[in-house]
Amino acid sequence: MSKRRVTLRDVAREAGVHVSTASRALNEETRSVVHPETTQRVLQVAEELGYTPNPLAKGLRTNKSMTIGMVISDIENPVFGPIIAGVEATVGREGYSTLVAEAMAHDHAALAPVIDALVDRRVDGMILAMATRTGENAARLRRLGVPVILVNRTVDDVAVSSIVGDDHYGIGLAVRHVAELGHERIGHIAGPIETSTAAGRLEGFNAHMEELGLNHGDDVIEEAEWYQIDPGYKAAGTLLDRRPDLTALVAANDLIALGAYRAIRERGHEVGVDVSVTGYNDMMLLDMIHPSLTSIRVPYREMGAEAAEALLQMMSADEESELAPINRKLRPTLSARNSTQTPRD
Amino acid sequence: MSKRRVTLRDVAREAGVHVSTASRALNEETRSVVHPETTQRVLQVAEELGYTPNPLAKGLRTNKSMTIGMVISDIENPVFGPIIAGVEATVGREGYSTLVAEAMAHDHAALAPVIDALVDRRVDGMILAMATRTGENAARLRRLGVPVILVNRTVDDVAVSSIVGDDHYGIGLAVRHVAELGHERIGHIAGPIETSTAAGRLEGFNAHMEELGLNHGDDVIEEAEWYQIDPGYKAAGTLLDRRPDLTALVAANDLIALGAYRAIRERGHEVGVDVSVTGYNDMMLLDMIHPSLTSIRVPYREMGAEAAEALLQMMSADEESELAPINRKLRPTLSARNSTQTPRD
DNA sequence: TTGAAAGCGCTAACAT
DNA sequence: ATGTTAGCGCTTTCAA
Repeated sequence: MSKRRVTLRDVAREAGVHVSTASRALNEETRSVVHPETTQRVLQVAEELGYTPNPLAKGLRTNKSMTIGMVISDIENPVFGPIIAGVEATVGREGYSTLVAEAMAHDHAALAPVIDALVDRRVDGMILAMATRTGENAARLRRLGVPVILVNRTVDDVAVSSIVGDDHYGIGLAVRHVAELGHERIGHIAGPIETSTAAGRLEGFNAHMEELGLNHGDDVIEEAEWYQIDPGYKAAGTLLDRRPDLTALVAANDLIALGAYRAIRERGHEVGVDVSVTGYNDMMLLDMIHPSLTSIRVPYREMGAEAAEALLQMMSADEESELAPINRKLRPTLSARNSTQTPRD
Repeated sequence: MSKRRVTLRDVAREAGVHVSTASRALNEETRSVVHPETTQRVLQVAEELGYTPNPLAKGLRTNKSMTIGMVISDIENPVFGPIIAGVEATVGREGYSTLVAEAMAHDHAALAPVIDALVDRRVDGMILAMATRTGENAARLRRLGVPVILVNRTVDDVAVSSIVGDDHYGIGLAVRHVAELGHERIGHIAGPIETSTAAGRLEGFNAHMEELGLNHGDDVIEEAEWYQIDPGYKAAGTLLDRRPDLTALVAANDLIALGAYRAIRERGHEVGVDVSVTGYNDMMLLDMIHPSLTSIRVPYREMGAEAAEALLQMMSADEESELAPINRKLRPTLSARNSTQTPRD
């Protein structure tokens, strides 16, 4: 833990006051009660001595660790970088630090121990960025009295706070974009339906197709087993074999869309020309791929920042005042590229 | 901080022993001194009551926070995800948690406050994953007595511990690969030379060219201003205009290489056919780009794990025993793809 | 082998 | 406006 450190007592002695006075002078809240001159002196001595309060002692006394926990299901997924950055910057402004824990696992059972570890650390609040539904874990945290907020993915249980992307709106951007280009026979490659994002995008797809008068039933939809290229390839193949007349494919994420590229080519078609494709997430390098993939950009950094903001609010709220859960959806935007063009015929 | 929590005193009372005995029983180190039966009883009561020690109290007493700090210069860079994951998993096994702080800035002056915040938090050690040279900061931490280790990038000052990729070896894989394909006029697009990685790769390039008897002087080298597509494009253009005879370009990273694609095409050449190109880092989707980019895969997760391992070692060492700095280089591997082919003539 | 007592550095009644 | 006192939950001498 480093060399010998300056304590409050050192400051008090040097400033010729009692530790409690020094404490009051150093603390914004209680400063009003101490003589301005004394405050001045204490502050200066603290500065000179390079005093920094010991957060462990403070936390022990105040029962607040000024630390939040963040659980990331799959930290290698590039969307989490911006989310962490947004969280960190926001809570940092209020003096909180962020304890990051990775949970390689995707099921909630494996998640419990890493959440427990954070709770045992006495975090003041928790942000869960999960791969799958985590109703049980979120509920348990609430029972423990730890403020929780879900980010990116949420659960059906509306009683838990969450900040997620507006999947209904986002997929609408994709559907309307291809519809405006003139496509009418549009298919959807859904993500794993046990994730809230996949469910939201599927629902949004159906709703927008309906609204545009293009709904031709469930057989234009196929579910990919996971948000990866291979499952996307498989699902797209199944869908294209069943409905070879489709001229546009709206995928639940970028990698699924790239899997669809392969399925389309295997059937002798050209991506963008014969079959338009859209992705979701707007990950890096999409503009370098041929054809460049039209995608939906989600404001992940802002998402992290908003989640942090909401958590701060929850943490500052009265312990007892069970305030209503916060549920916000952030609007994504369209990044149109060459994978979507007017249909051939 | 959650509901009322079970304290050591509760456990002691319930088990009918003194707190100090309970403490000894719960602690691996001191357990040997307490009667097995008592230990048994204490452990069971602790289990029943769901006791978890308060790390703040423990830390205050032992002067160890069981927390390490991790500073990430640019958390949106995809290489940091795996590094964080590796660190987290490794230190977690020893009971440490990881406080992650982002430093959006790239200069060391802007870095100081975020490092300070972590030090004020009483972290037991620190891992710095920086964008640029950070000699000053690392040195200051050492002066403060905080064990530090640099990861990914290092500094010239060899007195600080670091775990980095073996750039000399890695760039050698690229140079030898194109040389084996038959290329003789090979250029290098270096990264910003103020980063240790760029410097190492440049040095490695020269050394391997020399060794292969292909060294044709400095005019086959051009420096990109940053590790991005546009600077890569610019540098590649300058280089190709000066040396239009080059048949292969070894780039200091993937994005620079992709910038080179554009410069090559603008000059009417075909990437891979007229001019072979290699990248570095083997980022995602490189195999989806046309032509797929040959690159060097760096074991980032392992890098994080090794850095954590080294830090644990430093932290457990005697405060006074100024043990020699640990400096390890991890060997990358080659991912050969279509951007490198036998030269046309 | 166990208990008693002190104290890590801080905050928060309570008293003055 | 300041000082006194107690105590947050734990570990660690020192005694017994």
